Amino acid sequence: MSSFEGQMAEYPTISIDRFDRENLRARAYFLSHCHKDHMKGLRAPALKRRLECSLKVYLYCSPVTKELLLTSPKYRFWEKRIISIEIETPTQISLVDEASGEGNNGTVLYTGDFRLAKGEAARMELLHSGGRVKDIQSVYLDTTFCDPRFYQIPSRGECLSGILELVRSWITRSPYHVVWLNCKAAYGYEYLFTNLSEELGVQIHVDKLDMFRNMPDILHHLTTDRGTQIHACRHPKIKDFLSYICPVNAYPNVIPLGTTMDKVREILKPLCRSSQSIQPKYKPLGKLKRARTIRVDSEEEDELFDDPLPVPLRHKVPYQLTLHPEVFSMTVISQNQPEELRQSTGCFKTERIQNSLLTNFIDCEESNSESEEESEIPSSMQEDVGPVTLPQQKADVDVPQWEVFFKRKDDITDEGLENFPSSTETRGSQSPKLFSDSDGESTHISSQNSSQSTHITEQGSQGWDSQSDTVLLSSQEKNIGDITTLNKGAYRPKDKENIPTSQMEQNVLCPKDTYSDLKSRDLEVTTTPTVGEPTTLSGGKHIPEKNRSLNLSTQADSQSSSDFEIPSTPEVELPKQEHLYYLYEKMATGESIVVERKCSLLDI
DNA sequence: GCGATCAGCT
DNA sequence: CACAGCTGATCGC
Repeated sequence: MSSFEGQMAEYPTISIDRFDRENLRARAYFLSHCHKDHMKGLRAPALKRRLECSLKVYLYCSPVTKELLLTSPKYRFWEKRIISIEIETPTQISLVDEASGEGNNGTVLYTGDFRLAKGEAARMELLHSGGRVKDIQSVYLDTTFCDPRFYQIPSRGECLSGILELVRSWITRSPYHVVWLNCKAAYGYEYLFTNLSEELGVQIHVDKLDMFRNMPDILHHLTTDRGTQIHACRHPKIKDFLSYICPVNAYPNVIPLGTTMDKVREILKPLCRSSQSIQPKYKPLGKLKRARTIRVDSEEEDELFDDPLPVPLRHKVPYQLTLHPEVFSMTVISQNQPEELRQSTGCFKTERIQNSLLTNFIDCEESNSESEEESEIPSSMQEDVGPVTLPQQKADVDVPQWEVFFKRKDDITDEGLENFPSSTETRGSQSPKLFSDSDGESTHISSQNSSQSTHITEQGSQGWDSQSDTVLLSSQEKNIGDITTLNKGAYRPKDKENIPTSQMEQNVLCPKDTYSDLKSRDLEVTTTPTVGEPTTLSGGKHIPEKNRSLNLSTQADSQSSSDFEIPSTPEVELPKQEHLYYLYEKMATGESIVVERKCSLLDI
């Protein structure tokens, strides 16, 4: 949160990125970018009234910021009072102050939130005058990362390359491998989206598009179609019913074809109380947030909220194992690891195989944390997870290694990043380490087994690609597709003549060899949450891409119900009624149900 | 009812 | 711990 109060000491009659309190009296307003913490008070009635009374007061911002701001109806009252100023374009705004004159207090620089690679400042013309740096009286600086821990921040290009290759390595495994980019802010990821889309030929699924309606270079890379493999939508709230109610037992009423009652029970077991604690746990009714003066005479009611309250239940089920790099953590759920890797998982092998039945996506979230959620992990688990999660720890797998991006510069050879330094070389570096000495301890375990994204796959151990097309990471920086760049020309709001034709490939990338690989799989079961949709199964077949595409939902408005809905296999039919009756009968009598795979295939 | 603020969460 | 949000509870107007 920005602690800047909105006014610069030298020129207190203008306000920047704050619009409340004293700023209500400003003669001019500036908004550096469209992040909420820089917009405090911007839609308040007080400021609206001020505008109505002071017709010469304007808000100055970039064309992109203006466009994004006016997308929201709550800020639309600014429409006639915003003056957009082109970035990197010297613009004079006259605000003659009767008391102090104009500009007598020197040159000031307000940075907003920004990043600048080493050496870039020297290339910024506007920072210079007459061949030297301007005489700057004061700089109002974004100091978010003004901390020794962040002295080595990977460049934007390096971050992009790393994310790109990691995403590529995942989504090319099959059309069902999806990635979720956990973007916390509303804006600021356009650079990533456009580049991922451009490079991978896969549009990014987002919740809304209207804010980019006049930015075709961004728009063409985004979609509200959930059928894509890269998601940047808001994740559905990731609450498991069973974890919440925490029953002693859970009896499955429906056994998906191709699996057995025992297998389903095994999946449900960790969610039940018996596997977590012998003692029942009770959720608190709620803690009173603020002291109230209401007197409660009843002794029983006093006891109800007596401290200490029971610890709130947050059952994190080990369905995901996340290693934590310093900037991005990537959760990789791989159901088709090579057998050698499975063997190396030690006591986690069983859990991983079981867990892999439930998810099939990479969860990419920003994180600076070195020890995020450590406390949630039982120590017994922390010791054993070690190298189990990411395939890049194996030498013959060309998945990007994140520590590369967090190395000191002098650890990276001139030849680029082909010679990945060993993890031991990073020790002692001031730079945050990707994989700390206690990697296992930072393993993130969380429940992601939303029924909305359930993807059950059972297959041979050899069924995954060699990833031979994965390129090694390059340290070169590319400044392409950036929203800032768009500002400079590619993006001209409402200037349709400048809109280039789409160069976007609409087809989802599905390499041939990856595809054929699917054929070798023994069995693939995809469950979909849609009511009335069959649990589907395809044995020994691959699903034609064309058919798959036809089955994809294009209903953007139903996103909240299922962000990661995987389409069902087209050729299959609903389970027959008599078959279901048979299963129900068995369950009712408590008999175990064994569904032979062979039989299931024959049924279908 | 609305906005501001805070707690709690990711 | 900060980021950049979101949701819900509470309180004042």
